[in-house]
Amino acid sequence: MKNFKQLDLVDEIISLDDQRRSTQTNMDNIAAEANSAAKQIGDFMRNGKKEEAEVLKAKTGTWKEDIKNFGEQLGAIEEALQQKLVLLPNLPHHTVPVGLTPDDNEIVLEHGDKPVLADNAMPHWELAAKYNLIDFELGVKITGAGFPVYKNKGAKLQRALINYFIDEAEKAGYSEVVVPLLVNEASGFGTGQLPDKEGQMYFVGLDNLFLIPTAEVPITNLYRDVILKADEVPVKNCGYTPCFRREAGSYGAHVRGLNRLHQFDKVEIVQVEHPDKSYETLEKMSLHVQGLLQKLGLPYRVLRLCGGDMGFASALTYDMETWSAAQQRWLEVSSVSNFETFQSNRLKLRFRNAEGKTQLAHTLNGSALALPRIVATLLENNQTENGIKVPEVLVPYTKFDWIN
RNA sequence: GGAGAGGUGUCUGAGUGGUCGAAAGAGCACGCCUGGAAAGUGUGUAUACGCCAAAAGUGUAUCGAGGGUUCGAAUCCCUCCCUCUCCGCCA
Repeated sequence: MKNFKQLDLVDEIISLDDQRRSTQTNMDNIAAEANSAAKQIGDFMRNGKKEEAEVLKAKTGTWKEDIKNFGEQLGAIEEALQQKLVLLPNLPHHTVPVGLTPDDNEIVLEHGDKPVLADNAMPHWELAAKYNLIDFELGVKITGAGFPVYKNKGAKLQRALINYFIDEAEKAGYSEVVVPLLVNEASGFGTGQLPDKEGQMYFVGLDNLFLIPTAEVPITNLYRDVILKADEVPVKNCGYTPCFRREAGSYGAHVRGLNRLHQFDKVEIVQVEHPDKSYETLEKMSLHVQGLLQKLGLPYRVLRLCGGDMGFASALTYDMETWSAAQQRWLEVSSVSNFETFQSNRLKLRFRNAEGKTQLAHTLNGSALALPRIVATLLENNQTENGIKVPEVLVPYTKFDWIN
């Protein structure tokens, strides 16, 4: 169960839906009468039967009135219904653990050995300063806290990771897209950020646009109001974007360095899938993310989020965390979710099924991967007396194998 | 930012008050034709919601969005949004 305590809400929704249906039936019946009368009037006029036409015309007044009234009622009911419907979180998958806090998350697996560091090992923010990789103060000057400036090999490492992740995603069959970083309200609604997480996004008031908190928003919204042909499913996209999050109210020791930023880089994978295959696909996406972590040589664990810790829109979420050896804690670096029809219902994203009928598709997405905490653990876990060893898979991208 | 043009189905594109959910063509699907294909030919080809146990069927709505005029609107009027062209500015 998600942390959902409004069971009355469901009853209200059902009752509103009943009202909606009966009101529409009434309105449709009257409209049908009025329409056929209008046709008859047309006939009469053409055949010169003016009196008959006038008689019929006189009767249309009350219909018009009734249609208008029912229409207003229907509009009000639909609006009320929509307002309630939007408050309904997604239904958790049956494998989602019951629970309210992160402590109730299920540890699915743990992979790799936690490195044992020397006594004088440093957390990544000290390493970043020592090797002149990241300048947090400079970011404060030009923007504010949480907007770091990457320099030298730190900057190169960012680009290397982005390109590496994109290449790996393409190898796995995802086709790359470059998308807008500002989205409109409809897009925010489509993927479920609005109205739920309004305060999480930066808002450009002058133009009524939101800075994206994740590439999920623009990429998934590519398929808003789309009916896919049967052979176009699944859709597999990947994309790199910076992500912007206000992170209002989260301050303290756990947000030092790269642990929590207002702007960060991420490669996202997104799929639009047939409902019968979406959970199989979720596992594959999880394996793709795990593969990246393995190739980077990072110890990680996979969590199955409990109902209370899961997002509003998700039916099942896996979080991947890497072990940050200097901080001695797990850092979330990816979140892979199946939204089933929650997003597609809002997006009106459908496909044509075997019977040729339109059906809501399932949407999924995952970080593959989010950079800052990957950088943090890479720096910390790979530190030696001689500098920081770059993972082999990245060397073709960085063109250097040591940071020193 | 200034001036103009325009938004119709998967696409092109006709339609200036009734017989228009919408001509025609293209595309697509299925059939015929063919040794096979092309060509040709025939049929079909929007979405949502409602009624119905369901299918069949049927009702309503939708020609950018919202409102108005009218017995009746793709067509007339108003407001808004968007796109394109030219000029200006500019990576």
